[in-house]
Amino acid sequence: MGDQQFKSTVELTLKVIGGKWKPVILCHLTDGVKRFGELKRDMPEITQKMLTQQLRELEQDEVIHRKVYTQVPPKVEYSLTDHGQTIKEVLDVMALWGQGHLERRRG
Amino acid sequence: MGDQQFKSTVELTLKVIGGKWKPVILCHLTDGVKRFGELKRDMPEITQKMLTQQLRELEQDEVIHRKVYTQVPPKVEYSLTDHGQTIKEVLDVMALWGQGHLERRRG
DNA sequence: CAGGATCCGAACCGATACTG
DNA sequence: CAGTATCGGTTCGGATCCTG
Repeated sequence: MGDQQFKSTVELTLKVIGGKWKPVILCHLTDGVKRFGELKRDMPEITQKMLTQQLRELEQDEVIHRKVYTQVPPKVEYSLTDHGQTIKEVLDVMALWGQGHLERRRG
Repeated sequence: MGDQQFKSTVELTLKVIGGKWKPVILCHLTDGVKRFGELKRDMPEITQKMLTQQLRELEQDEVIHRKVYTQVPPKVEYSLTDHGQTIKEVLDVMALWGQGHLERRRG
């Protein structure tokens, strides 16, 4: 992989799964299918607006799937796509590095 | 690793190496020691202000080292710390995932 | 229940000018 | 050469209110 391409793919990855909320959302979705309200309960700090917005973007990037049940009251389920599943290892590596970083700054 | 801890270490990693410029800067520093002006030339799109700012933050997080030569004209060299070297694999994994993401959206 | 719409402050980022 | 200082635009994020 060329140097320029390396940089741009790293940037692309951060555009798709970076930012304040997306990694957290993705972590929760690694547990399996979740409803909107469940995700909201899992992340009390996030606002409804942000949650909706970030979910839409993840959906556009085909990282998560949005399944709408046409019923009253509404029900919407979110889950990782097959492609989205592959993000787990990226999150794992990031978690490991963060872990090492923490320990290093303490000891 | 607990679920909460997993999330927070992922977030920590993104705080340290995430954002618009840091990954690019780190990519360039994987080549070895670079002077300020070299980095600036490597990244024509970044402003001097942003480059300085991001370098300071990376230095504070002990990811890069800043060596000042007290001379005229000034000379400052930046390099990855030993700890910073460990970021390479994180960048690698992100680059790989981005690569796959690209190919998937084309095919 | 799962959102859409609106308003507003904060943070991010860039352009420019200046300096030891 | 390697910055610092200042200003202004844009984007991000949160609070609040409204709806099928």
